Amino acid sequence: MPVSRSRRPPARSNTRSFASRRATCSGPTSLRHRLPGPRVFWADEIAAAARGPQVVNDSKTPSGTVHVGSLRGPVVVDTIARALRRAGVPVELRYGVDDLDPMDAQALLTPDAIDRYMGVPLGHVPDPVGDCHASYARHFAQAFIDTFDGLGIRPDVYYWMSEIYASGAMDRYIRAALDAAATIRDIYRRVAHVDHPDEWHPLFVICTSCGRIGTTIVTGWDRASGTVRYECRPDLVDWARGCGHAGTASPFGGRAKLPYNVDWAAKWDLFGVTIEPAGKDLSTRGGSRDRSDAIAREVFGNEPPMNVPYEFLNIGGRKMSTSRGLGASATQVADVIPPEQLRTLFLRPRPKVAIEFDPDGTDAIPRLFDESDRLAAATAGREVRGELPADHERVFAYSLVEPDADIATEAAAYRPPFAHLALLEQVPGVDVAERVAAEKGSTLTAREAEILDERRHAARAWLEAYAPERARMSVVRDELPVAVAALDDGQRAYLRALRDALAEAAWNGDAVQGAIFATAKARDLAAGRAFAALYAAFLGRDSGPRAGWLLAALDREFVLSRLVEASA
RNA sequence: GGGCGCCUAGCUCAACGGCAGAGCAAGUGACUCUUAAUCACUAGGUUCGGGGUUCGAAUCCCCGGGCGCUCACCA
Repeated sequence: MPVSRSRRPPARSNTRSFASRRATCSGPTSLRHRLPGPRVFWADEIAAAARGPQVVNDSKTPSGTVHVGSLRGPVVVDTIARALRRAGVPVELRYGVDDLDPMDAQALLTPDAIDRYMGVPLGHVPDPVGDCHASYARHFAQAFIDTFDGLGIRPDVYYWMSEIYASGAMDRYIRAALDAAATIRDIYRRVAHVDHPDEWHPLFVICTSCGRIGTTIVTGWDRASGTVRYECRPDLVDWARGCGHAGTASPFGGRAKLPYNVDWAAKWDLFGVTIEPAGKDLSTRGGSRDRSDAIAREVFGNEPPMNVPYEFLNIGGRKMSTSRGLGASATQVADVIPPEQLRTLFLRPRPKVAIEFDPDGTDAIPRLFDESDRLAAATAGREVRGELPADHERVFAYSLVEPDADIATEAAAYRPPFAHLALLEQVPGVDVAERVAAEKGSTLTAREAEILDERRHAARAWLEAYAPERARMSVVRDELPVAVAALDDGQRAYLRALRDALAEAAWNGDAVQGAIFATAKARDLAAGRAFAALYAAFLGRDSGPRAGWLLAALDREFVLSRLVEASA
């Protein structure tokens, strides 16, 4: 009685299909020229191997806030779906919310709620924040759906497992799993070395007495009456306490849920899933994916979908963790890394390669922007220095938030260099928008103004939370910077002369900058030494932003008196 | 203990059987005007070690080392 249904041929074949590279040399010379070149972008490679319509699936338990690392899966899934669409393959992207999973983390519960709600399905726990959502699950699911949307990840279907179970769609799988209880126990033993007692059945009933699902064990199945015998045990798991109730119940129509691995295999069959990437925690041998594959084949008579195992995002060589503070949650990082750059970060490496990303006190974030800008420039046909990743224009296109955006227009948009912006943001009184337009050489388009705003916001957030000391600068106002002591006589004399020149100059960036150069020239001092003296006098360091505009942004009397002090 | 990934220039990585490369950092120089910008140039390597296959190996195979993540309860 396998619950099988006719399904499309799986997308698998060989994932390392190098069809394009093996193409015979009968094509145009330009193509032949590319043959030994770099491999195609990984998602396009998957798309090229696909045969027939595809159903791409992913799901998530809405147990709390999303952290950045967990965004890789959704980006991978979305990119595969986009690549398939581009290849002309009919595709449906489905995203499941596992809201019948039990509450198992108490971090977000108030102390008095812990007793009551640990082990209860997330969909039955009240919204911890207030009553803006129907449940805990709805609250956090909404948060990650919003996050996905901001990243341009828009599944065709979001489905809620509580609703799928309630609809009765899972009943036939529940029945099949209970019938095959012995087989499933054997699979757990054989594949994962997990030894469940013979009384164990692959099902969790929602206790009719206390409402918990994480504490129940089904100990018997009566096919004839379609009921199970279950117990809600106080000591079944150590993170929740069952009420001790024992009884008989119907497991259908949303009153019970299959264990994770069985549930997964059932979903594949129900939705006809052909591709489902899984993180390395699940993809390990003997892990969830292996168990679910075996259950799909041996219990539901169904070939599992193609897996695309993906690695995680490490921060400073370590897995990211909420307890490590800065930058853990997706929303925090989204402040500093706009969606397009975040997509680039996740897309560029092949899925199985771990991403090392350490934004704290490093230039990792400015460099991510630079890399993203190079991709845009190269896609726009501008010459860029250095090498580019394979199919760089695809990487750029898939990084765009809007799947339908005009690639050429996006690529051509002016993108102010991030590090430069971060500097401008720190110069008091500067009109950044005007400055950027001047550097571009023409008025910003609406889209460019949008990009600028996004980056200014990111730059300020970066300076506040991550930037290394050398990227920060501030005018030393209260006292003479110690760096002044290192100035030589020529530099001191220069500062003195500049004081006189500035006393009469117009007080704007151009005029001051002009005076700085003119005075250096007149005194035969190398420009570099002149600037170094200025930076020492005002910033206490040997370099800085454009000095003319920096000084013009300051109070004139302060500038003049500081120049006198520093030249003494 | 099992699995996966990684180890190439100071850092981050590319090259996936055909001359070891780029970005950033560093150094030198240019610039009366983006002086943390831009431009030119320079330097930097026993590709973790040892075997093997090959005309040819960073790349493929075997042995060893190191780092990281992950699984072995639940999801």
